[in-house]
Amino acid sequence: MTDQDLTQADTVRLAIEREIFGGQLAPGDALEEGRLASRFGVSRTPVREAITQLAQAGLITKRAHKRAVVAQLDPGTMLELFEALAELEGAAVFLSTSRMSEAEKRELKDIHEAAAENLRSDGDPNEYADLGFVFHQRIVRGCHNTALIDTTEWLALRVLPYRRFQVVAPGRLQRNQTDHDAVISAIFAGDAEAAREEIRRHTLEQGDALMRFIALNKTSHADFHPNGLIKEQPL
Amino acid sequence: MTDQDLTQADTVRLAIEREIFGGQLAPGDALEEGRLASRFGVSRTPVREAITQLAQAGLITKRAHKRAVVAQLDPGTMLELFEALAELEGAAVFLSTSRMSEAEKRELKDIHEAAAENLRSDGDPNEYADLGFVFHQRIVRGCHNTALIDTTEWLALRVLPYRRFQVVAPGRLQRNQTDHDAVISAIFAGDAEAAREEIRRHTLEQGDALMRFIALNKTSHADFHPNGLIKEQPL
DNA sequence: TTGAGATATATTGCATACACTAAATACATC
DNA sequence: GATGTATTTAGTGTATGCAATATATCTCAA
Repeated sequence: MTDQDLTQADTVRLAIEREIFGGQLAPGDALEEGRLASRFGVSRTPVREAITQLAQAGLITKRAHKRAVVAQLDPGTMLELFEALAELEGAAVFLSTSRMSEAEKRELKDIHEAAAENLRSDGDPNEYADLGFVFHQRIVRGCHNTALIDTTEWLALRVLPYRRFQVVAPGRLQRNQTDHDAVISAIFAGDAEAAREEIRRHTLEQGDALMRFIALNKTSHADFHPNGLIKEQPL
Repeated sequence: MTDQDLTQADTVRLAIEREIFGGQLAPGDALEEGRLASRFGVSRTPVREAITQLAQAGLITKRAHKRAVVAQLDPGTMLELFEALAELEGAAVFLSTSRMSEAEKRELKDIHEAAAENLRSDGDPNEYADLGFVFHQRIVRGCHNTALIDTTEWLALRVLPYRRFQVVAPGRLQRNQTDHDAVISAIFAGDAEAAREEIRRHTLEQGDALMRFIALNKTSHADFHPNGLIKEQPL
């Protein structure tokens, strides 16, 4: 049984989620229950349920008697998200520094080195972005606190499409790698406070860089959403 | 118009939420759609929607084809929640220290002093607990980052029923007040790092104290849920 | 008596129908 | 032509019925 008790509402929710993170559904797009229902070949009921859940999660906004729309991330909100994420990742790595097992640290280093190798050999930027995502993920999960991990990863997911933009911004990749270097050094040195500071700065800087990029290219946030900017999205 | 576009699903959700936080619904209690529907005089549809939302929020757990139950907080999870909350509040106060306006700081101090007065005059412990809740809330909101505030307050809400237990634990009130003293001093001194440390320790200590209390009284977590322990709950 | 299988019951998941709301359009009035 | 008011229309909110699933009860053999 390939569908392990996945209700249709779950299926629809996952599909919509994928489309949002993948960029097929851009912020501001309206979600109409009827159309989605016929598109997925189900009735409106499970679609409504899926929409309710996504709204609760903050991925889409919903007001009574009005169509649900994919959540708009205006620049201010986006910066806030990056800042909050920076703090959460900081809190997580603060704990991770003393809690990661040797094996976990080893794996983290492997990922980091794979990313370095990718840079050296001028590999696929999308692959590098994936490695970066996993790098952050591993660090967060190292804190071994499910509540904190879930909270942090949820925020990370929300900014994921924007975070990946570095792939196309000049010089960002190298800078990213240097930052990760500093974080990993702090972790291996057992300096929790330094690790926190490094990752805070790093994630904050990602947000700032994104804002500068948008401002510079005079492109509206909506235009920017990586529809087509990046070929393939994970998840 | 007293009902400002509140859909029936919203009404039901709010009612259930209230009952959970108020203790009428204890962790582990089953929520049956049919009964709730007739209790609230609506059909199962809005009830289902409310349950979906609450499940998404983590307040109740739900598996396909099985009844929804009020989320059980086993001791381990509870400690994790307190730890995560401690980190989030720490992150928030770190920002708040430099971001709170003079007026906000003034109000915070007022609340703190009202709490002190309550202790001196041997006032209503429930009132003290409320003041404590608001104290933490004001500090968190002082960071002016909606994403961080929402995340933190959500966690705070989940542990609220447990946090209030201090009302009945000997010596906890005084200790609480001393901790708050330290936090406020750090904020007014502009020492963000110290403020972070103080509130982290403080919230972590609350979790530990709760665990000790439960262990000491050999009462199961379920028995402990403040059904009757506290007369009135806010919200 | 106890345990496995079969039957019955309770409860959720989904589809459909209809009611209600809000926006869009048409219309009348100035 | 602009503006305010019916009318239409699109789309959400809710009730209800039925099918699918899980749980409880019963039956009977070991």
